[in-house]
Amino acid sequence: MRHFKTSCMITSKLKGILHNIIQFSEDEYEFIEPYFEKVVLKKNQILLEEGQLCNAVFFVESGVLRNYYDNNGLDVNLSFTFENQFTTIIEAYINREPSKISIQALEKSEVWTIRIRDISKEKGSFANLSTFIRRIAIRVLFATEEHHNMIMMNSPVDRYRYLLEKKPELIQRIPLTHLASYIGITRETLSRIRSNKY
Amino acid sequence: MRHFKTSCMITSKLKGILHNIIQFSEDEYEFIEPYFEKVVLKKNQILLEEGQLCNAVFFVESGVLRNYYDNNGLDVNLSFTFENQFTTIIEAYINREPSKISIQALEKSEVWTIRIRDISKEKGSFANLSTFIRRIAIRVLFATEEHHNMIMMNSPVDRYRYLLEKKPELIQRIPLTHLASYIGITRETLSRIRSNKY
DNA sequence: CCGGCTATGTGATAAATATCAAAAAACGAG
DNA sequence: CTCGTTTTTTGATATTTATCACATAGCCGG
Repeated sequence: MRHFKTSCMITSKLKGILHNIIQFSEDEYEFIEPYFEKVVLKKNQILLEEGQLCNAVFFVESGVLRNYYDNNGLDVNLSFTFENQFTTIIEAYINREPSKISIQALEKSEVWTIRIRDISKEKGSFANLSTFIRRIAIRVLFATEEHHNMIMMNSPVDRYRYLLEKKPELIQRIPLTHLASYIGITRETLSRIRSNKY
Repeated sequence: MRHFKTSCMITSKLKGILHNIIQFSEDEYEFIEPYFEKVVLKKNQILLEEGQLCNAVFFVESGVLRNYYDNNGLDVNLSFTFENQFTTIIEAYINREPSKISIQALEKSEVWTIRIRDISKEKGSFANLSTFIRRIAIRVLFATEEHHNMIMMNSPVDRYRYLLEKKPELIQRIPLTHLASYIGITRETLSRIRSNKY
């Protein structure tokens, strides 16, 4: 299914977000604009499928994405990306290899597909550009770090409590079925934790 | 216990490694050299303790380090750093906050303590410097990503097999006691997995 | 508003892993 | 080499979590 392309103009809202990461000049914005593409995903639509190359970084303007690994038919959710956050499949993106991980919209979502990596070496590129990419990469990896620490440092019950306190938007917006594997347990166990059986 | 400072001259070996990450000019090397300090750690000596600020990035010239979290007296090992690898406590380093994680030498180790972050804004600093820091950060975070994927994608037995195949140096050099929490299980269970009880 | 689909909850049971205790093996200092 | 310490192994048991089966609730499209 092809994405529905609604616009290629960088909105002022997005510009504001980008500005907090790096200060591009107006010339630079004009230069990179063609490499930004906004797509609208329907609920459950796949943005990136396992096995594909991942040549873009994604920015969620509205909606939620999930990055998941298909473990013989059983999904393992690795991360969720909300409004105003970036995501990509770092390993696939950096090493230019097929992704083992897929990205799917959990709700109707507006997502910017940012393909600026490959202009880094072209004539007319500028130093800011690769700095920008590295900063995004650090943000994305940093989110993984946080999840990694949560998984390693706590028992399942404590992980749920941690999310309740530190990431309430996850608990509220992500269906239990998807949250469970993110916490590292089954749906049934999460359901029982939630109703205070433990 | 104070570290024994053996040298502050960047060796040609280290220069070679740095060169693969960023090309500093000779002038730039001279400028950053005072911010490199080599320390020799005895076996089991602590390099960074929970609660301290982490203002450096570390490079292991020889030996092995472990990054671990003290979960009420019970260690959880988050990563091991071997020769020619970098490490730091990313969250503490970037946010300049006390570290929840400690770093300890598992063997006698020679480690470079690199404190270049805080010269980034000084007079005389150069663009390369912050690029260098970000590249190191990405390397360190990338290693966490790999571990995160291993933990999330596999059962304990498969995680052990994964390490056997992909990271044999871990299995060979890291004592079982420390490996266990890294794999996310107890010593006893790892011992049984190793002797093929499962 | 209805019917079908999907998500969540619950109970019974099985499987995996932790815990505790103690023996065996490996290691290291002198 | 030897003694004492630390690490690893092993066994018995307890606990946690998964699995399976099914009931219930919530949701969406017509």
